[in-house]
Amino acid sequence: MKKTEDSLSTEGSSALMADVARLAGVATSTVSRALANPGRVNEKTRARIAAAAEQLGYTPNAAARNLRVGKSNVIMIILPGSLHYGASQIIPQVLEAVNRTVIRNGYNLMIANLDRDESSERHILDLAFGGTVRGALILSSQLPVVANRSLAEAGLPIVSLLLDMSDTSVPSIITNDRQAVKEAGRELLALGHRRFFYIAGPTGNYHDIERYAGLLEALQEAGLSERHVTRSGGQFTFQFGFETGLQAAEDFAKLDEKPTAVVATSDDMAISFMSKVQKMGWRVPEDLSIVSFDGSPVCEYCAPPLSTIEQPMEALGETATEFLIARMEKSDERRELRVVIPSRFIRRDSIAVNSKLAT
Amino acid sequence: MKKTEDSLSTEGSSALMADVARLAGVATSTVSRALANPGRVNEKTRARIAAAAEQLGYTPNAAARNLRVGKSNVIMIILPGSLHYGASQIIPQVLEAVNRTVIRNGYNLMIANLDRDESSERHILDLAFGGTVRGALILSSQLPVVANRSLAEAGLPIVSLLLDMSDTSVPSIITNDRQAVKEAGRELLALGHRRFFYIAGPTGNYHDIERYAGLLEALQEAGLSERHVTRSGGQFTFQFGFETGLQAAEDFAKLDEKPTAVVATSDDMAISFMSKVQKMGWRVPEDLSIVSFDGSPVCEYCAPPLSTIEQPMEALGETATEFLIARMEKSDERRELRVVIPSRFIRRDSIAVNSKLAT
DNA sequence: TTGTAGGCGTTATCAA
DNA sequence: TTGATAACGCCTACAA
Repeated sequence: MKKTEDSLSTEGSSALMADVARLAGVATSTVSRALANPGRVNEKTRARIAAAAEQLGYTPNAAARNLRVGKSNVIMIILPGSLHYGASQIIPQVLEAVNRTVIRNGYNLMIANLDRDESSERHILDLAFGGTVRGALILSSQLPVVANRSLAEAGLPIVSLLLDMSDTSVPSIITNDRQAVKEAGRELLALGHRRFFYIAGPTGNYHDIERYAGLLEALQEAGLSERHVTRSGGQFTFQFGFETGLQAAEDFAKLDEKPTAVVATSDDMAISFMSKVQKMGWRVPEDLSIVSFDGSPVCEYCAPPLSTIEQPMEALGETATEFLIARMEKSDERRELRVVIPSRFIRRDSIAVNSKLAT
Repeated sequence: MKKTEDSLSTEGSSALMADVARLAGVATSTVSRALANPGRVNEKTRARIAAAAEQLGYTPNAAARNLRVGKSNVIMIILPGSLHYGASQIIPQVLEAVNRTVIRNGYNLMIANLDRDESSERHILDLAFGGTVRGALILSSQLPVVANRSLAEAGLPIVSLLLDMSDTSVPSIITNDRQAVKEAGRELLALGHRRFFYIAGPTGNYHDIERYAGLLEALQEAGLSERHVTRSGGQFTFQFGFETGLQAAEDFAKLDEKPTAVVATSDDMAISFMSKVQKMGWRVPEDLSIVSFDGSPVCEYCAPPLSTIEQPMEALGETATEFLIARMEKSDERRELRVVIPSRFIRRDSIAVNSKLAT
């Protein structure tokens, strides 16, 4: 719907470049240049065009531009199926950091959900192969593949967050979970703890493997073997942390020789576990020290405040986005395949010398 | 970059409709029809075209289609500046529900962040006026306006979530906060409570006003006036719930006549408040009953488990999205301006008869 | 410095 | 039922 000359500037959304050109008395190509390359046009004309555009409330049509230049300005973030956990804010935190960085660089952020079903994988591939998106961030998941299309072959830059995919040439921005647990383990060992209870995430999960390995490394340093660790959990995904923690408490209660230190792979697990064992009569940290993962803000207000290993999601999100954009814009930069951002162990009152071990 | 006939189907992302047409031995217009209107083309040709498309890994170019048909298939959700809170999962929950519904209906979801600065408002308006998005959901915020453009005049359907904007003709999917607090208030009154402590959200905030009004209504029913309520908080936004709760605990400690029941306008406030007053020596619920807002899952694992009013974010998100899509596709349907989805009061052990009031 | 002309990949109209 | 053709709105050689 073309606008007549005297139509109000605020009506409808349909001022075209041609309208601006007409009002400014120039050709559309001049308008295009004035808006994109202000330097390469006479200042007076530029001002006249700017005024005309302003008056008409002109906004360039994105589809036309994308079609013409052959690329979009949309970045997609592929998130795991479930976005909400019990207490952790990792998804909103990463979204916030990513979105802020995306916008600051003149791009837009599209959400894609990666469930394990074919339709959602197909959907993501359509976005990539249909040119809707120019780059992709993927959070802690494998790349989608359907039939003869794979995201890896879509010809767009991809950056992985949290999950190390550098072995398949996908640049990965990750944390050092293993090192972080190792340090937490060392602190617990230094406090005298010798028997550990480990509440696992989903079996085979990358994060779970890394975290468990970190704990074992700490034990090895102290000359202890895996036999000093009792494992629980492993049946659920991280989304069911509370349930896992409750089940772990049941498991714990049945043990003959009670461990004195607990490492939980998510704050949700630690929170429900602690709540339940306290009801059963154990005291934290007198009878039991607890450390967990994610750095959920609420841990500070638990009773006692929970020690936790904070994942630096804001830094991860920002770094990953900048990395992706660098790849999109100049494919010769940022060739490294791994960037490690340290996690932070936050020690709070949930860990201490055990009452039975006290000298 | 055109593909040669014998190029591998999985390489690059550039099979065009013309390539499919050539391989199937038909015209591009037939391919277009076969893909969009399978019914209006000979079954044999359709199958041949489908096979060719499959073999080439053909995906239609979204920009070209959008340009041609004059509309995009992207829905934007405008979120408040900060996406993460202390414990509540309302943003991820609503995102999850919205995204699921958006995808199920063949659309895509774009994130837009509404900070209070001009650049982010301008950015949102560009998305709307530039035809990038076809409809908008807005979560608990006012519509952006910059210079001579306003989202309300962008000519695209808008649906508000949580914030009632029906007075400006924006359809709103909201909860009945007022009614929910009123019911919680009634329960507290029935338990014998007469003096209330109200921890407010940001002053002038819609939700805060509604919630406070609900509490007053319950009091009025019981013949009590506003003088039975002591207010705290009000200086921070909901994003600083923990800080607000801590400050409220300080305020509480200074009161001469102690209220026996607390209504907090977010779980974060309640959690930090409870943690602090417990450290100061008060017992919950014996000395103090607490009710809060948002239904954060972690409330169940507090000590004692916190009573909270759950916002039905999944239902809200799904309803709002379906409502928006109905408006986008057939503008004559769904003319109502308000849909109210009930909140749910979850009673847990944080409320009880007060020890001093016990008979 | 500015204008003319052509095409990005798709869909829709019209004829065949 | 199918094919040729003309847009959609913008950007960018190239020419003036």
